[in-house]
Amino acid sequence: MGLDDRKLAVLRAIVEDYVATQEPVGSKMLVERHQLGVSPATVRNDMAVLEEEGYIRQPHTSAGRVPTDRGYRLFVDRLSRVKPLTPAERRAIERFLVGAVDLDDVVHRTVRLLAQLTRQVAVVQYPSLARSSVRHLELVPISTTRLMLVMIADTGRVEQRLVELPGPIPPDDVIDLRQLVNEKLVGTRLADTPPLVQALVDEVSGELRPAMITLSTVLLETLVERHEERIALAGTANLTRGGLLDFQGSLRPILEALEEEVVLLKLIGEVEPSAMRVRIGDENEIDNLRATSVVSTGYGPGVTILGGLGVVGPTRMDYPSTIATVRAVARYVGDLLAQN
Amino acid sequence: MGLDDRKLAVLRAIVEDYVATQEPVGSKMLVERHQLGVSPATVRNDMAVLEEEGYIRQPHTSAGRVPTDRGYRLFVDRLSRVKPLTPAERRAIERFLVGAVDLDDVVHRTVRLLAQLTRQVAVVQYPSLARSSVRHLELVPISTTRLMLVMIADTGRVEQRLVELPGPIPPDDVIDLRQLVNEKLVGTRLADTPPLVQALVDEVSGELRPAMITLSTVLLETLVERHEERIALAGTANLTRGGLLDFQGSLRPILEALEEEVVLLKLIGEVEPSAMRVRIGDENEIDNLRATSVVSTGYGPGVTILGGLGVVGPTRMDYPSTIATVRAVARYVGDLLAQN
DNA sequence: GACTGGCACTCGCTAGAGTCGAGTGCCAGG
DNA sequence: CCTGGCACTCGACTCTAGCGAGTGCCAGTC
Repeated sequence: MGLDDRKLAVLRAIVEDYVATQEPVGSKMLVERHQLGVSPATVRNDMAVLEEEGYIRQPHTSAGRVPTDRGYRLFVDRLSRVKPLTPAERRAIERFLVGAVDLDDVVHRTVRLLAQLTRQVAVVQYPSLARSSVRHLELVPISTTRLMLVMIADTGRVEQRLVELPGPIPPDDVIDLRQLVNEKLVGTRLADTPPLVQALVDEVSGELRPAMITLSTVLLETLVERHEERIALAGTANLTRGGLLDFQGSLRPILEALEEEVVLLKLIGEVEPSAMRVRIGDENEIDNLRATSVVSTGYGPGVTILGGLGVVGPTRMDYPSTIATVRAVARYVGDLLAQN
Repeated sequence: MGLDDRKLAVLRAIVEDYVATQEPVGSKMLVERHQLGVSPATVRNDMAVLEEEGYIRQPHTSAGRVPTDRGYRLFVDRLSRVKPLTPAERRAIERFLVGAVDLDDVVHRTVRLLAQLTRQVAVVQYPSLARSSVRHLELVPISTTRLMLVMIADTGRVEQRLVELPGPIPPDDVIDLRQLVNEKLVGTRLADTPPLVQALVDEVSGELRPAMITLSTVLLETLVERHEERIALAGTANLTRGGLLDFQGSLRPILEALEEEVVLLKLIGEVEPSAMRVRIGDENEIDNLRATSVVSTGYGPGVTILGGLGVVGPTRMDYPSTIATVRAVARYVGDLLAQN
């Protein structure tokens, strides 16, 4: 259990070299490239201990060492400082995000930016509906028995649903309905709407009631309960970097996982903006992603959290830079959304 | 140039076998598996001619033959009948698309369905805005100097834009503006709006005018001119079938191309619903996709075209089934959208 | 003239043998 | 506790040989 400073330094050196070269690293190379101040033989002894403790392993008997998931974990937790971004990167972030006209636009730019900077697969969740407040509800008659319900959230998200009414409804009633729901619901967070919606239904009587009931059903079921999360993805081509050395040759399971919204949400959801979450290899709950690492965080103005974002890459990734980039982008996006 | 019936039959057999086995096909196998009624030697002579004409080629001197892009082209044009769908497939289509509540929902289900049925990468364009008509325009005040413009199209698409007004505007004026734009624009196709919008600006005078001018700018610039197309993608994991034999080992360029919206639009845009478009290998304008084939068509109710959809796969694909599936899905989607 | 059987030839693929060398573990000595 | 030295391991690479699918060509037959 005792890992003295030098052993930790050796582990750090192994991780850094392996990340850089993508090749198992041996004792000789290690002393050459890092000023460890000891001989290869000593390093070998340290390596033997590190291997026994499960931090590194040998791909085959007479090859160099490679970090294990556990080794990366130790590296991330104790051996690395988050690298400050280069000015060029800062500028790239600003340049990329300035000029976004639209929530869609912001999200798309963000996800591409993140993919480009980290050179990995980027995932960005749209601001969660549950955490948004209602800014406005609009009802547009499509036919006498159909309404289009449009909800505009304070985060800029706009959702629409078709409402099939139980019977025809005159235009004036639509206006009344619109006014009623807006009065009651504007300004409240979507997660808090259910009791209000219920109250709304109870209040209404007469002709409007049946329409209000279906309307409330649509509201609750499709906007609140089954919380309709949206996600943007970019940079899948980056999976092919490292020419199939990572991911033991099969991108398939990873690409499959990345197409499942549910999976993605699990990946990047539910982290406070200040906290970074790093899941390394086996630590991932999703089997298809056991060969990858996921770096994610939440974003939002201040400490409130609107959604998550992150990247997926090989376990052999440059954690310090990746973490720095993900954090920086999350902050920028959070601030950007705060301005609206 | 003279390709008699038997030579064509040989070509067809080669394509079919190669598509099925993914291995170069030799003369002996060919006579065994297909009732050609002639000896391997004869087939070899035919093959020599086919090769001379550029329809097939040998990967290396002593291997079987493989169809060239030109060979596939001839096969598609003259040697294949579109396979009718199996009842199971028909059922799958219906089951998949019934119950879609939303345009987003329809598009997502469609693209997944298409990917699943063809086992390839599927691409679906949202109904083109340019070809949609305005169903309703909504203006929601965000602050005194900001409006959210929400446009609902008859195809179910909903687009929103933030409008930064030159100065504060009272709520009543917003209502007036809303009424004005709706009166003039509802029912017209987006492509036809520019003169109407212009007329609208000219008509308005007084306090409303500056607001109307910026509003019209947003309308024209972001909704009409830069026609905001959206696209859904699914099944990228299918690129890994055939274990890197297709695409000469590198998915990279393909994944890259598939992330470019512009590229995708080029791929599947602008084909009448009845016409199928098949681009084989080199026929693709996009360099990154020279190793793939693209089968696409338009969809829409009747002969009107709302958008495009299609699949991207290896040149070595089962064209008859793929074409049949793409066509069938396009029809279903077209009809489905007609109902709204 | 078209088709066929026969035959020599090509050449990628696989298996086995041999070599190389990076890297290791261990040990005795400082 | 560290170090230099040494024997050992074993994957990667090279080379060779043999196999066999597949071809092109030619002479013979219908």
